[in-house]
Amino acid sequence: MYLRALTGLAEDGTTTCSSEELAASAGVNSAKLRKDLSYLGSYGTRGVGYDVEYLRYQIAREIGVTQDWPVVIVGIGNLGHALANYSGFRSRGFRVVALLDADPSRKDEKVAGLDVRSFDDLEAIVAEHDVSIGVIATPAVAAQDVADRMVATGITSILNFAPSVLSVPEGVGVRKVDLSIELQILAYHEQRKAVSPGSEDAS
Amino acid sequence: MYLRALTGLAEDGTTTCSSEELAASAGVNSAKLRKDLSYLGSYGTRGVGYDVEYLRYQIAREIGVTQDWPVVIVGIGNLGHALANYSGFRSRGFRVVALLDADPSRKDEKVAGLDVRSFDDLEAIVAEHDVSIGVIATPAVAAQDVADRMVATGITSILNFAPSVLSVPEGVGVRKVDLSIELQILAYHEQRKAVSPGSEDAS
DNA sequence: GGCGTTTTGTTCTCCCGTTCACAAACTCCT
DNA sequence: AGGAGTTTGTGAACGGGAGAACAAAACGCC
Repeated sequence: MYLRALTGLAEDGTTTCSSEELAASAGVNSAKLRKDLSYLGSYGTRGVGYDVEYLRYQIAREIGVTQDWPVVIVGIGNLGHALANYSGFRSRGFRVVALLDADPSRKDEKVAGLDVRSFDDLEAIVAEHDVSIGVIATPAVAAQDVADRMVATGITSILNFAPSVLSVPEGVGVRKVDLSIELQILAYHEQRKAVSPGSEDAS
Repeated sequence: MYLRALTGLAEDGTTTCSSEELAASAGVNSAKLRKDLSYLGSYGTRGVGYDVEYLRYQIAREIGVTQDWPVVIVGIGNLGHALANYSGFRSRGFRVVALLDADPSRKDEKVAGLDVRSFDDLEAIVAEHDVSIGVIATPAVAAQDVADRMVATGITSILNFAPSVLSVPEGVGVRKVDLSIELQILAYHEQRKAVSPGSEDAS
C-alpha cells in the first residue's frame, strides 16, 4: 500500500514527503508507517522526510516487485475472465501466462489474448514458464482438487477466490479472497446501524 | 465463514456437529470458534455439540442475511462485469438492482440481464430500491468521486475494488478488496522462500 | 440414581500489532 | 555558530485477538 501511495505521489510530481503525508495517502497512522518502514531500514531524513523515488525503489526491491512473476489462472468463469483481463496485475509485475479450465467446451475461447487451455496442461505450463503462483477462480467444489494438483506441479503460492477452505502442505502459501463475505460484513454493520443508530463503528 | 461451513455440513446431511468438526470445516481453531459463537449466545449443548440447522439459523439471523440487500455496482469494466454475473451474491442474500457506468458508450450493453445505466441515474435508483450498499469497480482515479456521490445519495456501506484509499464521513462503512495486493503478498513470501529456504511461514 | 465420558462456555495467559511519546538528528534562519 | 523548528526512529504502554486449560453441564451406561 505504501508503494502504491508513493507511486501516486511521484505521479503528482512530489519528490519529498513526510511520514504524515504518506500515511494520509495510504490511510494509516503515521507512527505505524514509520515503524513499518523502519523494518526495512532508515531511508528517511530527520527534519526532512522521505525521498519519494528512493523510498519507492527500496520498498519495491524489498517486496520483490522488481522481478516479473508468471501466474496461471484456473477456472475461466466470470471471475477468471475478469482476472485475466485485469490490467492491475500486469502493471504490478505479474504476467498471466496461461488460462486453464476443466470444461472442454471453453477450449475454443480466447480471453485477453490467451487461449483457454485444458487443465491437464498445467504440468507442462508450470514447467515451461517456471510458475510458482496460481490463482483459483473455480467453483468451491473444484477448488481443493485444483489446489492439490497445483501443489503437485510445484506451485508454492495460491490465491484462492473460491469460497472454500484449502488444505495445503506446509510451505505452500495461500491467500483467500471471498467477495460475498465482504458484502456480508457490510450488511451486518448496516443491519446494526438500523437496529441501534448512534453506535456506529467506522471500521 | 461459520455460516458457510454449516451450510456445507447441512448439505452433507449432518444434523449435529462438535466445535472441533465445525472449526475444521471453517479452517480455524476450535477454541476460537467456541468463543466467537459464545458472543451470539449459548446455542450448543455440552457433551453433544451444535445442532447444524439451529445454529445456522441463529448465525444467519445475527449477521442479517435473512433479509435481501439491494446492491448497486458502479464501473462495468472487466471486474464490474464479473461481479454483476457472480452467482455467489444472489445466493447469499444480495440482489444487484443496477449497473452504472460513466462511459455513455456502455449504455447499450446488457449485462447479467440488467441494462447498464448512466451514473447520473444513481439518485433515482437508490431512492427507488432503498439501496444502502454500493460496490465500486471503477479505475482508481474515479473511485473517490463515485464514493462521494454514493454517500450523498444515502448509501452508507461501500465495497471498494479500486486500488485507492477512500475518505468518507463517519458512519459510512467501507471495505476494500485489492486484488493485486494479494498477489504481491504471495510474491513477497515467494521471494523470501527463494532467498532463505527453510524459514517459510504458513500464513 | 450415580459415575465416567464428552463437549461446551469461559477464564487466563501469551503474543503481536498499533499508538503514544520522546530523544536524536537534520534544516533553516539569524 | 547557535537556537528554533521539524521530522524521523524507537522504546514503552495499550489493546485485543488467539490458544491453552479447565470448570460446568449434558448424555449414556450400569
